[in-house]
Amino acid sequence: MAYPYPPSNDSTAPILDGNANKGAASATPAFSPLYKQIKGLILNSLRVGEWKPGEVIPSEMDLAVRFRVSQGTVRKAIDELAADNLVVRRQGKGTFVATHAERQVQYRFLKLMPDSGDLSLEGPAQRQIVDCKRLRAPSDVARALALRAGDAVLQVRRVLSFADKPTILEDLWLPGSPFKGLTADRLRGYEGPMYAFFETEFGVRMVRAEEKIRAISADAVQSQLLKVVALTPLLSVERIAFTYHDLPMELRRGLYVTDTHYYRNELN
Amino acid sequence: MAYPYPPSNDSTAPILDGNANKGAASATPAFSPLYKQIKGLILNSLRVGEWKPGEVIPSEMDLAVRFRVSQGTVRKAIDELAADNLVVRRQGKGTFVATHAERQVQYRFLKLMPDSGDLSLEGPAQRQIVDCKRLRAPSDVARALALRAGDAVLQVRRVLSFADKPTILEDLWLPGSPFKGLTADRLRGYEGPMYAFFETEFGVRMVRAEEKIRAISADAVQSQLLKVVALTPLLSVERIAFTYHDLPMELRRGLYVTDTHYYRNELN
DNA sequence: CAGTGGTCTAGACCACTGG
DNA sequence: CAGTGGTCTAGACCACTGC
Repeated sequence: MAYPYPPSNDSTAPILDGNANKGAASATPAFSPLYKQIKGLILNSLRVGEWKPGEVIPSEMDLAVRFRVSQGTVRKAIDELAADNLVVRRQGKGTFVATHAERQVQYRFLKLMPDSGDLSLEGPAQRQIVDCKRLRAPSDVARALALRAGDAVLQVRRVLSFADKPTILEDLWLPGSPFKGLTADRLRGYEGPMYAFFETEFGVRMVRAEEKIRAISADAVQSQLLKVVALTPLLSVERIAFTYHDLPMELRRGLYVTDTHYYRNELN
Repeated sequence: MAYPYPPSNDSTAPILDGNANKGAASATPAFSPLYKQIKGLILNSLRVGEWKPGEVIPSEMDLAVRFRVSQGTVRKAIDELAADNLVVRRQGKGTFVATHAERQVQYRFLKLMPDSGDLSLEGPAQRQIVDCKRLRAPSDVARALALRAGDAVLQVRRVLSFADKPTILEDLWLPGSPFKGLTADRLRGYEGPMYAFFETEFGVRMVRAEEKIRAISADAVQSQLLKVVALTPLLSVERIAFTYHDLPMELRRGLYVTDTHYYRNELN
């Protein structure tokens, strides 16, 4: 039996055993509390798409019944999922699967801010798809995306402008199979953030990302596309975005012009 | 009376009233739950130094008695303080006031990483204090530190090297009064992170910071101090660090050489 | 008004630390 | 072993949403 906490407890107990590691020779047993297990179960449901982005998930009470635990335990599991930005709680309404669409904060992963004004960005960005092609993954791209060198990938190049000023030039690489059928035209036809597009069109939800930031000098091509003089210093932002399971699903190399914008970060 | 939750409750109830805003004409009433109030009370004790950095704070049970609430409520308050990195919980030992000293992660606010290796940074940094002087705050510095232009500030310039390679050149400005008595020699004499130095020597604890990041070109002075050729692109990191009460206590402008290191950021 | 998340309590037991 | 944080439950009530 698992958690005979309450004074009386029948055998219709929870699901898993907190520590299936008593006499085992495991290095770090790492006792797993019930709510972590429940969190894992809910996570699975999210992964397999039992509830889709933007939808409500069952109420805490329902989930408590389903998993045969108390509401408080489900609550703690959902608390962590909410802290991870995988779900969003709305009092009185329910708990919803997080989505990159329908957010007031349009670009969740974009930390660039205009010098003037705190607003997300001055008006909507103008997007220009420069290129979109299928190719064999170079070794560095393959490594970043956990593919084999030579596997098919899609490469997109685009320029983002704010107030008619070209500000971001980015190249991005996507694994070929999950994004089969992606074309420049479909990209152009979509209104809203690209990550929302990935969600609705390909069922790929980006959950978290890592960025490596450097300062570089604009080369001839870059300076032309961004309409700055050659050798202008640019912020190079290399991002790897992950879906569920920590699976890398996008490599993106962005070049930011930082004379009227800056990359904002908060440290705690 | 405040929270007559339990079926029976005497008048020796909690401390504050959750909503002192019933018929009031307040814009956003913003009901404040008990645990938020408890959090505020604990925060006050931290601010006035009732418990110093590195020390234990009273146990959850003790605090529950002191504030006349249940342990669970204190727990939730401390949970948030821990999430804010103001306090560190250690199972079996107690809850400790967070500190920049005695951390395995030496530089909590420094996000620079070497290209090779995940380790915090290859060995300890070599620090070289270039300058340390008292002056009247220029207007931009005054604004950042919430001072009046002309107020006394301390300015420090230093170079950090990793593996004998100059990598960071930073200027930092501190308000004069809290840091009265700071000299280049005292700085040089201190082992460990500068923020730990501020804690132990001046009782100033940095709690959080904001950074604005740009790409710039090294000028003559900068390139000489960092031993790079002029016009090398550098990462410009402007940081404002805050103590309790969101009081700005340091302005720091760092220039990072990013050919062998990068600024790492994680997005959720 | 019912339903959802949010707060609070009381009490029991588990996991970890140190004397 | 006692003391601390960590987990779990059960139950009551509050705040918010929408029918």
